[in-house]
Parts: sequence; structure tokens; C-alpha cells
Amino acid sequence: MNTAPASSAAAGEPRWLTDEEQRVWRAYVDATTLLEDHLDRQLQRDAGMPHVYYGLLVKLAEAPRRRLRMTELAKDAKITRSRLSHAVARLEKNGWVRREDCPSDKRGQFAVLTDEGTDVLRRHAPGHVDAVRQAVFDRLTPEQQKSLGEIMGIVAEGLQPSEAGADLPWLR
Amino acid sequence: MNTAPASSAAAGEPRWLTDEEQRVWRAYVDATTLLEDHLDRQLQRDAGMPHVYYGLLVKLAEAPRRRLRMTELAKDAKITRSRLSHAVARLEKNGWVRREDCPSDKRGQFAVLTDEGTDVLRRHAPGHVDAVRQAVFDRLTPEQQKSLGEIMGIVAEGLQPSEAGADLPWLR
DNA sequence: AACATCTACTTGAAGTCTCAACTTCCACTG
DNA sequence: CAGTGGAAGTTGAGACTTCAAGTAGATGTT
Repeated sequence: MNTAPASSAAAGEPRWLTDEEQRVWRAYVDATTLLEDHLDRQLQRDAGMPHVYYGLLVKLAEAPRRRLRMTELAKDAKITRSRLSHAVARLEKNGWVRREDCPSDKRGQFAVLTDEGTDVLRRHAPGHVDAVRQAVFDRLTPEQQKSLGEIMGIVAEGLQPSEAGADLPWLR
Repeated sequence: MNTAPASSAAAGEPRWLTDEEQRVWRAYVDATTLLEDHLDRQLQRDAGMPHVYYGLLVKLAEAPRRRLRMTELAKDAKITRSRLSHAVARLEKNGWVRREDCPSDKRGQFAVLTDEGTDVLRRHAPGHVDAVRQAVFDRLTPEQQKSLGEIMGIVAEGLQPSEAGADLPWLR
């Protein structure tokens, strides 16, 4: 008979967004579009790279020995390995990252932050933090900041590709 | 003497993010990256276009006579006119949008949603709404939804190009 | 009218991202 | 140890975005 499953798009009546939900959703889309654009422009102008690339350098800077396996870096940055491959190629051309073979796994590659890369980061981090502050933190109350963190945490968790067991590869 | 202005990156000590602020910011970046990716994939697979393009069709569908001047559409969607130009060219190729000259201003162009475009929208809106619900609204309490709307509204407003200058010192 | 300046929109090239192969290597089975 | 399947990473083509420069029409000034 198949009458009315609750949440599937295949069902008869889609659960449209209420007016209030629409307002929220549009605010979200507007804000994220404008902000990503803003940060991309700021970083492109000052540091010569888009926001995602900057994020990659940051992840590397925080990693032990300033290096990360490609797959792990991709997972951390929430991007595909393919995208990362292209990105690292570009960053390598800039001299900010270098690739190194993994001794224990001949398929593996490390992305390693170079001294030059570290330097670029040091030079441009203040400007970036400042941009983020001005656009976000300076405009929100502490409660709103806390709220934002919780909400985004929930959304991110819900979209994480297959978190079950992926953390514990040694259990397989 | 120029000692320590509070919020400029040009100054000596940049105001780094606290640990808590960093957690919030990373949650934000993760969530927005994952979500945009998720929606892009869903729409590309089902409707054959990225999320932004879908958004353009929606704006047109809501406009009087299903048409909008290019500049206005760009403003509404928070994208550059150049990007819009390319996008509309593509949507035109799909037969979902058509251009029309503006009678009162010979430089002007209207982007007009075609019947085919309206149809594509009708067919794929349920799936999209469903994706948004599952990723966002179904996971948040009403208070969190309200919070999200307020917060994103504030951030968007701060970045709106129209709201020039009065708020923040642009010292660069 | 002539001129400069502004606005609306487009264009092409270079950079980035996606998707679907593809290569190479690892791990496991028999 | 051959064979199979999976994992790590890359590649190239096509799609999308950005940036700077372009055309053309509108507006304002003298």
C-alpha cells in the first residue's frame, strides 16, 4: 500500500519549509555565500591563495612534524582526495608544501609544510584572523557564539561520511 | 605614538582566537563545507545542476512574471555579475532560462524562467527540501533554528556590499 | 552637440573543482 | 605464491569561478 513514509522525498506530499524555516535557510545561504566569498577574496589578495588552501596549510602546521598523509589531510579538511591532489600540486609549485614518500606504505604520500609555507602562514594569519573576527565574532554575543558552535557541530556530525568504525581501522 | 588599536591586523599583537572560538570556527567551516558539498552533489545527481544554479531558478520563479534584471538577480543571489553571466549562459543552453531585452534600458537584460525551467524546479524541489531538512532542520531544536536564523542574519548583514562603511574602520 | 563618466552586461583566459578512470601497492584467501 | 579485492593517490577532461578588460548604452556637464 505504501502510504506516507515520514521523511522521504519519494513520498506524495513533500514537507515544504515553513515561512520561518525559509527565512532561516535563506539567511544561512546568504551568510555562507558572502562569508566564503569575502574570505576567499581577502586571502587571495593578501596571501595569494583561496581559503581552502590556507586551511590546508593550517592543518599541516598543527600536525606532528608538519606532515600528514594525503588521505588524512583530505579527511581533516573535508574535501575529496582528488581535490587535495590538485591543491597540493599547486601549493608545491608555490614552494609551500612538498611531497614525501611514506616508508611504511609505498602507495602513501605525506604532504609536508615547508619553511616557506610556515612563513607564509605566519605572515598572513593575523590578517585572516582579523577578517574572521570582523565578519563573525565581533558581531555575535558570547551566547550566540556558543550556539553557533553547537549548531554547526550538529550539522557537521550529521554529514560526516560514515563515521562508524572509520576512526578505528585497527578493529577490522 | 600609535599604540595598540584594538581590531586591526596591521597592529602589533593580533587578537588570536581563543580555544573556544577556534572550536566554533572550525565547526562552522566543517559544517558549511560538508553541507554545500552535500547539496551540490544531491542536486547535480538529481537535477543536473549545482546548488547555486538551483538557487537562481528559485529566485526567478518567485519574481513577478518570472523574470529579473541580471544585476538584480546577481544581487539577490549574492554572486558577481560575471558569474551570473556564465551561469545564465549555461542555464539557457539547458532551456531553463531565456534572456530578454529590457525595453526601457537597451543595456539591460532580463533573465526569464522558461516553462521547462519551472518544470525542472517543480520536479526537483521536493528532493532538495528533503535534503535540507535531513541535514539541518530535522537535527535542530526550534530554539536552535531560531538562533541560527538570527546569527546568520547578523553575519550576512555585516558583509552586504550595500551597507558600506559606517560600521567598521577599513584601515588597509 | 561634445565630452567624460558611470552603469549593465559580456568575454576570454587562467585557476579551481568534480567525476570517472587509472596505476600502484597492500592484505587476504586458497 | 597466484589471485582477488580493496586502499592510496593521481590524472585529464569538462564544468564552474574569478579577474581584468571589453562593448555599448545611459547620464551629466559644459
